[in-house]
Amino acid sequence: MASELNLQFLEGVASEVAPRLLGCELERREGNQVIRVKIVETEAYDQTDVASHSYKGRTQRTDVMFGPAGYLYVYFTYGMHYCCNIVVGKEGHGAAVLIRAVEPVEGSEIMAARRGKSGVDISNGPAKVCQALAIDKKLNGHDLRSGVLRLIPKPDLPDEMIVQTVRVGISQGKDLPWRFYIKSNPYVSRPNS
DNA sequence: AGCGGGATTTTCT
DNA sequence: GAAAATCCCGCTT
Repeated sequence: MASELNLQFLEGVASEVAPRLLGCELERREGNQVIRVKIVETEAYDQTDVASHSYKGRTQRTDVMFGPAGYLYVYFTYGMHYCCNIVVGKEGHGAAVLIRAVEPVEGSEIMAARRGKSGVDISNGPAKVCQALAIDKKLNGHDLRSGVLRLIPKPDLPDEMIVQTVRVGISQGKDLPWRFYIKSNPYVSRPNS
């Protein structure tokens, strides 16, 4: 019950929710295995933003983005990668926050085995995060309050620990400073930008 | 350390 | 038919 109330902050606008997700944790359960990670890098996407999948309106692909906050939006890209977002904002408004990088807290050996990599390469990029946490299309629309993947809210980080900059890998909307990451965290995908 | 290209398929024009 | 919210490998400095 309390866990439903404390995801309330997700209903704000994407560019304000994105920095508040830094430091929050995700817990992934598969059978008796538990993986827990800390979110260290995010990007905001909103329907008023030309770079967002929701910009062109509600389609079959973006339907979850227009639903209520607290659900997972998973999309497939570049013919081989999944990326995951946390849906934010009010129902009917298409917005989400892309999880670009996470730091392993528990179960890092499971993540490393699934990635075939070690160190920061386990999860320092959006598609790497999905592979490490075994997130694919089946989890699109998943409720993050329960089940095999949960969002665990944490107190806001102090401003001086947060770096704000422009987003990565887009060709339009480049100037919006809607990328946020934890300062000096080794898992950030591109520290020098 | 940095650049360039290939992989591979969903989605919308 | 082309672009895509990316990653990895191999080649060159």
